[in-house]
Amino acid sequence: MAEETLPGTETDDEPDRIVLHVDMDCFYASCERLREPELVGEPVVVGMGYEPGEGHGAVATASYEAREFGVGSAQPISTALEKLPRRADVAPDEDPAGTGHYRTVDIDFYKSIASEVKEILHDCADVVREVSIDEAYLDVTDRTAWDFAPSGDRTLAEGYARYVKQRIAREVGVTASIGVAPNMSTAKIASDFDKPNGLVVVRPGEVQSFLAPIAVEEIHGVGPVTARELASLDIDTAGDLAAADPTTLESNFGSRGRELHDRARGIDDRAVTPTGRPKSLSRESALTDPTAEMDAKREVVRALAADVADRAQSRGAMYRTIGIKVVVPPFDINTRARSLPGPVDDPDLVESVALELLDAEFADERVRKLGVRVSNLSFSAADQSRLDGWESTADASTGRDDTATEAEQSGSNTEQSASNAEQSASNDEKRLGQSSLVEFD
DNA sequence: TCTGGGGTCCTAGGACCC
DNA sequence: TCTGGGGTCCTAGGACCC
Repeated sequence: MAEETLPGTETDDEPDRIVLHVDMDCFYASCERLREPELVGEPVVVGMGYEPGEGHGAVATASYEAREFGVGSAQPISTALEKLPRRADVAPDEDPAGTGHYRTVDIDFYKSIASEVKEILHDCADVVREVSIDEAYLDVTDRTAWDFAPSGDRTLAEGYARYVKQRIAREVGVTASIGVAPNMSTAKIASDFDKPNGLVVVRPGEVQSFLAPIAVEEIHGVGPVTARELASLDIDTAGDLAAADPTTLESNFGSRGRELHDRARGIDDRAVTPTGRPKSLSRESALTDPTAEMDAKREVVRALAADVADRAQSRGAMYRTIGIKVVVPPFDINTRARSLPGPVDDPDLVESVALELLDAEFADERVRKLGVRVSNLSFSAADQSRLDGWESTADASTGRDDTATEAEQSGSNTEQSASNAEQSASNDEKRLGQSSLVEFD
């Protein structure tokens, strides 16, 4: 940079924050390598909906070696296999070059590794926002500084991020890429900038110049549709976006337009807030081949409903809205939902409402995929959030975890229980004769 | 790219209320 | 009564993310 903005020289009364975005590198593949060290350095593809030896499902994660062959996330396994044949199919006397190792997603194992990582993150920051199993934002403003280290041209913040990276590598055995910046959106782009095993630091004075050449697609919240629309306005880079007329952006993209304009200029005042409770829970499943057969469809919906209700129960979630998702060929997504008078925790009701929604409009429809969802969630005060690892183990162990969300809920718990009982009773009448699938206790 | 599964947030229209 | 405005809730769809 031509001119350096030294920390402390800005006119702001708020000091610049220090936000880390920690992004695990090809996390599922790295986890597989932890328990199968022979896979280190080899092309690894982790597939979901994939059975060993078969060809259906999609790529969840490809190691960087596998990406060299053109294998990428969300790709059908069949496509991946064309680009990178299965090592297991190679005879012992054949050359294994150009082949890769295929594994099936083992989410429970990955979660156990992720919780080890999260424990380190919570140890390194006061506020951690877990975005997904392999990604988190940390606000470390109070742990380090933008000042330069006495020894040279690096900031203390960079040294701190390096320390976080090293702890993850040493204590868990997987690598992370970290972006360091004064705000979340820039940190996110920075972590992506030098993957894998990257560490990219964008100091407060450098944000604009760092972002300027970045393609708009790299900005969080810009997907294919928005990118196409932006391109039609001759906006291809964050610099273009920053220079664009905010009024034009707003008229084209609504409130998101202004937001994107801000992000492109490196303006993002969002505070890093701890991970909240889920807003919805869902389960969906693709049918091996599309069917119009009602019994088959109902059977799938029943199983999904039981699963969702079970998960809700184990997380202490009550729900007020029950919905289904029906995907009909080629790929038309339909959703239907019904809200109840009050929150319930009632597996039988999830099933009966889901089936009613299915019967009402999709009885004759050929479907390729079905889903069941509960939303409008509320949580009783005495819940256990740690069971499924939604809240970090670090938080749980400090005993403080349950402050923010109570205020979000409307209505008292006693009211909820009352309407809950009422609702169950009134629906029981309709359901007599329908067997409940699974008993939970 | 003929497409897996789990989420979040936003928008638009309609119902309903005052 | 042919016509306001504001607010909230609900549903459905869409874009996006990992």
